[in-house]
Order: sequence, then structure tokens, then C-alpha cells
Amino acid sequence: MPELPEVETIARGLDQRVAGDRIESVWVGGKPEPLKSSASEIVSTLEHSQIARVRRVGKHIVVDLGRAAKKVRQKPGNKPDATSKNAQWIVHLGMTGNLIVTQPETELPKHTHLIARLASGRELRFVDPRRFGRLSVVKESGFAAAGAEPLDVGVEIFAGLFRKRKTPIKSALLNQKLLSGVGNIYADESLFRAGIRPRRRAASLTREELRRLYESLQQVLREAIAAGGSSISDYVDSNGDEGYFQFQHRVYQREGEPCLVCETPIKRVVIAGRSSHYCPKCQE
DNA sequence: ACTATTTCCTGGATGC
DNA sequence: TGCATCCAGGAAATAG
Repeated sequence: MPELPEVETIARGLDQRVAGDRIESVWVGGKPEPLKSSASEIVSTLEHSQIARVRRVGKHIVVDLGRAAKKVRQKPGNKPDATSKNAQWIVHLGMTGNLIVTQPETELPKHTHLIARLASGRELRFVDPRRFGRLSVVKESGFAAAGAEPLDVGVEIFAGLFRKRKTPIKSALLNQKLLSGVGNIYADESLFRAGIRPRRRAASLTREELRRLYESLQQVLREAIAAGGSSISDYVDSNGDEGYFQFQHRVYQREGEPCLVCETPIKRVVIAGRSSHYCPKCQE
């Protein structure tokens, strides 16, 4: 399941491979598709646009589009249409979504919802079996995530996010309006490293604990990005390669296995409908 | 203004 | 073997 490190890995790979390429035509699947914008809006925005850059914002992949080399004639007084420059294609991968760059001959996977044919002859495909992913376009650049970037935010602002929250710290970490990009894996892993139980009320964390959580979260995200993300279920990067951070998980999906620090069996509880893993001895 | 719960969706695992 | 059931989870919607 793509969280910040996985999305970062995919976005970097895509940027390397398709930046500068041009989208010649777009196919969108026929059935009700995971689209936030209308299908026609997506098609008209993407077609004939150039991919300027691909980057990550929170858990979103942002494709910055430039005007295509081919001039589109505008009548004076007409509002710029969706193909004007600075449009953005926003992709949220949900649980099982992925963007794959491939040759057209490569067999079309089931659950392919969008195909963008590129000037280079390759195809950029959005594939998402579980259909939790979302596609949208914005006509003016300026897409921004609601929450703070965990790797950019300062420790004071980070601590302030949680000061008045009664909700469990685990839920607060997952709240994208506070922080964007943290999902279940890295919430559990950062809480373990910080020695904090997931059920603790966010507001009850001391200054010192918040500082530890801040450091732990940044550390685990950086390590995971360096490892190419965690390949749980079917995550692979835009090259089709698996990440390997799943081998460095200390608590996530390790219920009953010994804590790597103290050998106490790792516990699993459900908090706000999400499974949460922690060491009952190392985390207070 | 917050917080908790439900819903969406499919493939893989489990159970009888 | 086959069929039903459960579970995973991000975020939007709904309820409190």
C-alpha cells in the first residue's frame, strides 16, 4: 500500500522516465471509473500536453503539465481551455493503484483504468484492482495537500498539530489534514521507534515524546525512501521493481513475533478501524 | 469544531 | 474441490 515513501519512489521513477515526453492520446475505461474529475475533462487536459515534471505531494502524485509543442489556436476573448499550461494531473494510488510505464505490446493488466499514449511510443498506464485510487485534473497549478509534509515541517509546528487532540496519536498521525503522507505502516513504525503506545491520547504526549516522534517519523520515512519503499501486497515502483523496506519493519504485521529489542511478543490492536502493532514493553 | 464509524472495492486467505 | 466469509486499508461521507 503506497504511503509517502512508496509514492516518492514511484514519482521519482516516473519523473526520470517520462519528464519531457508528450501525451498524444488518452483512453479512459468505460465502466464507472475511479475519477474525481469527469473522464472528458481528464482526457482533454492530458491529451497534447507535455509532462514537465512528476513529483510527490503527500500521498499524491502530481504531474505538472506544460502546453504541447503543437500550438492550439485561441480565439481572442476565449477563456483558456484545459490544455493551457500549468494544468496538473493528480493521481492518488489508494491501496493498490499504480502508474506503469511500458511498451504498448505489453499485455494489458486487468483493472487498467487509463492509458496515456506517449510521443516516445510508450504507454503510461494507471492500473488499480481495488479501485481506491483517484484521478483528477486541475487547470491551474497550485495543488496542495491539506496537511504538513512530514519531512519538511519543523518540530515546533509538528508538536503543535497534536497539542489539543483527544484522539489516539495513531489516528492523529493518519489524519491527512494534520500530516500528509503517513499511512498505517509508518505510523506504527514511527511510534515504535519513539517508544509511544498507539492508543495514547495525542494531547497527552510530552514535549520530549513529541520531539522523539518527530525524529522517529523523519528517520523511518527517510530510510524507507532509501530502500525504495515497502512492498506489501502488490506494490512495485514504476519500473516494476519491489522495494525492500518491508524487511526492516519492526512491528508492522509482526503480531506475536518477538520484539527485536526486548523479545516481548508484538501486539496487534484495532484503533479507529485500523490494525495497529506495538511492543507492550518498549512502548508506553 | 472534533471525533468515531461506516462505506467503497477486489483478491487472497481461511474455514467448513 | 467449491463455495462462503473475512480481511486488508485511504479517505470521503455520515453520524454523534
